[in-house]
Amino acid sequence: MTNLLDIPEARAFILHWGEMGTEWGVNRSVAQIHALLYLSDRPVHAEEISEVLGLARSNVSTGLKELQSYSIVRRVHIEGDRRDHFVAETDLWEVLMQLAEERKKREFDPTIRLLAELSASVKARGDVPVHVRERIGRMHEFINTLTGWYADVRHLPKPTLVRLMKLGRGIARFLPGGSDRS
Amino acid sequence: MTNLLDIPEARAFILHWGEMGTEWGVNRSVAQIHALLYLSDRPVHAEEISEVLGLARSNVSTGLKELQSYSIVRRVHIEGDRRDHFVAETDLWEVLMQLAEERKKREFDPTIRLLAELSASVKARGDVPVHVRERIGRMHEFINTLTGWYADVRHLPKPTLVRLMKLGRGIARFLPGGSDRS
DNA sequence: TGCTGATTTCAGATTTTACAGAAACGACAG
DNA sequence: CTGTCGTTTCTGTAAAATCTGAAATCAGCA
Repeated sequence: MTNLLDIPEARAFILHWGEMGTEWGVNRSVAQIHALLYLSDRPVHAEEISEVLGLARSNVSTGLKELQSYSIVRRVHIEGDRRDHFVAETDLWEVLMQLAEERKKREFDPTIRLLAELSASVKARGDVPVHVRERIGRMHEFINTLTGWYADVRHLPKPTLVRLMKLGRGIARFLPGGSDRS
Repeated sequence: MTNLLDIPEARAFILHWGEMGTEWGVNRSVAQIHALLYLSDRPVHAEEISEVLGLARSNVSTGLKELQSYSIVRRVHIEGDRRDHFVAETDLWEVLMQLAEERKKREFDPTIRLLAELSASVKARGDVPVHVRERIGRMHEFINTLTGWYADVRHLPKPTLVRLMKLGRGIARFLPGGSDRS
């Protein structure tokens, strides 16, 4: 196909992806570029992306940089063409993991650092209401637990992850030393 | 305390929470209101929130409505006071679950519906490139798996969830019929 | 029912963010 | 070294979102 947007389904996919992006703190153009590359079966150069999506060339450049910073798009070289071409990761587990990893680094890690500081500082001073101390401490612990779990689980091989997912709550049956289930 | 913002740690917490919000598609004021209520040990009325955070009264009203729609803040009545007062859910598991639930409803469910349509439509027509069909189908299946897992796991009792988290990747050992581990 | 105070809605103003186009930069071929 | 092609950075503008204050609505009470 010359232009993915000529396929109504591809068009709908790309547009929806763009909207999804905005709901999750990714800007529309970036998400659209990603969707376009995801649907393409060959490397695409920036100029073409710009034409197909009707975005300024400079925007595409910025968007591609951001997508590459998430490691879900990479640059490839095409024989005899001086222009950079780009392809998207198509293994969706990989995409999910990369996004999680990057957002953890950018947002959770700094938050945990701050919460650790605040917890400590609040414990050191005597004049802070006890409930404030307790609530900040609880938030700290909670986010720590979550990210700890993630950091641990992310190293499981993909097939294992898939099997765990498929198992769903059934996994509770295998919990050692307990028999509670929903 | 008359004003939580007088406590430097509480102030830092609230401001940071506001920024976090913006990174995740929640507007700053809404996130700040939530943080304020989370740190408070008593019901607070809208007027007070407005004063403490320096937001227009009308904004606070809108923000509270949004937080209530996520079921992480609720209205309470105080004897002898005509004004509505508000408290935040302090069980953070509950908060996480409510947020997940609501975002699933608002964003994932519509996405799944769309992907199902597109998958079907793409299969019906013969002139759609095979890789487009395959990629849309794969995305559909992937998101289905994730939300299915979530819908299943969310019914586990909290203590079980906590134990699963603490186990981390160790859970893989209990997978039936397999012994792969990272 | 009419009054008082609280809450919500709404239109306009403000701020923030995204975008386009121009200019600067870089890499490669000749 | 220089010209060409491609990429990135920068800056002003356009669009979107957030916020405000006034007006409208609503709820409880006399």
